Amino acid sequence: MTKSISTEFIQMAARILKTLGHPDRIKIVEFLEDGEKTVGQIQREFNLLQPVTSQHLKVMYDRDIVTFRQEGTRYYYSLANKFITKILDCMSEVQEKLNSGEWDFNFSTTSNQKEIA
Amino acid sequence: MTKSISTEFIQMAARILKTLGHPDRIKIVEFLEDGEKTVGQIQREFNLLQPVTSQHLKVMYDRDIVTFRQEGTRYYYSLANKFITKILDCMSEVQEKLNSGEWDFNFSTTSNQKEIA
DNA sequence: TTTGAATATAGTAAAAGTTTTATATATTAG
DNA sequence: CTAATATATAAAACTTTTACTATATTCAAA
Repeated sequence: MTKSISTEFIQMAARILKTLGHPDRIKIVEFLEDGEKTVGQIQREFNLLQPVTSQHLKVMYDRDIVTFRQEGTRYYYSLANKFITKILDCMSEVQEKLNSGEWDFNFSTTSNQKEIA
Repeated sequence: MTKSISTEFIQMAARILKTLGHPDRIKIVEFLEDGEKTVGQIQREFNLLQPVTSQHLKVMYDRDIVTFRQEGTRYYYSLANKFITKILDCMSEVQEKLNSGEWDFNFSTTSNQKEIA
C-alpha cells in the first residue's frame, strides 16, 4: 500500500483548488507572486470591477490563499502560503512543456465539447 | 515584465483546478495514478454510490482529466494527461513538507473560520 | 431469451458560487 | 469640516454544482 494523501489534507487541498479554479483568481494570484499589491492595482491590472476584486480577495482570504496588511486606506494583499506558490510553479512548468511542444494534450476549449461531439 | 501565463492556458487551468476541487475527485484521481481502474473498483475503494462515481468520472472526462476504455461491460478509467500527474505530485510534495514540519500554515478546517472569528 | 452485473443517463431539489448594483466606512487632503 | 479616494459589505438575480433517486443500456452468462 502506497502512502496516500491524508483526508484532512485532501479537504484542504480541495478547497484551495476549487477556489483557484477561476480565471480571475488565477491571474490575481499570479500577479501577487511578484509581490504584494493593493486592491486598486489588481483591479486596474485586469480591468475588474472594484467589488468583484474585493470579493475575490475576500474569498481567497477566507480560504487561506492570500493575506493582507492594511496601511491607511490601502490594503496590500499577498500570497498566504507556499502551497499556492507551488501550484503556480506547477502551472508555469506545464505551460512551458505545452509551449515547447514537449507535451501536447488537445484540450477542449468549450466547456462541453465532448458531450456535443 | 515577466512572461506570464497565457489567457487560453489560464482558462484551461481554471477548469481543471475547479474540477479537481472536490475531495472525492482528488481521491479518485490519486487512485488512478496507480493505474487504470474500473468504476466498480473506484466506487468500492471510497464507498461512493454508483451514480455519484459515474457522475464524477463523466465530469472529469468532459474536462480532460480522465479517459477510459471499454471492455465488455467494464469501463477502465485512467488519467488523461500529465498536467494531472503534475498537480498530484505538487500536492504530495506539499503534504510531505507539512508532515515533516518544514512548512506550517495553519489552515482553517471549517469553511469560514475567519469570518466567524 | 431471460437474468444479473456493471455503468450510464435523466430528473430534480438543495446548496454553493458569481455578478451586479448600491451603499457604507475609513482615511487623507485641503 | 468637506470632498475625494480606497476598499469593504450587502442584497438580489443568476448560474453552476452536488447529491439523490430512479431508470435505461449493454453485455455476458446460464
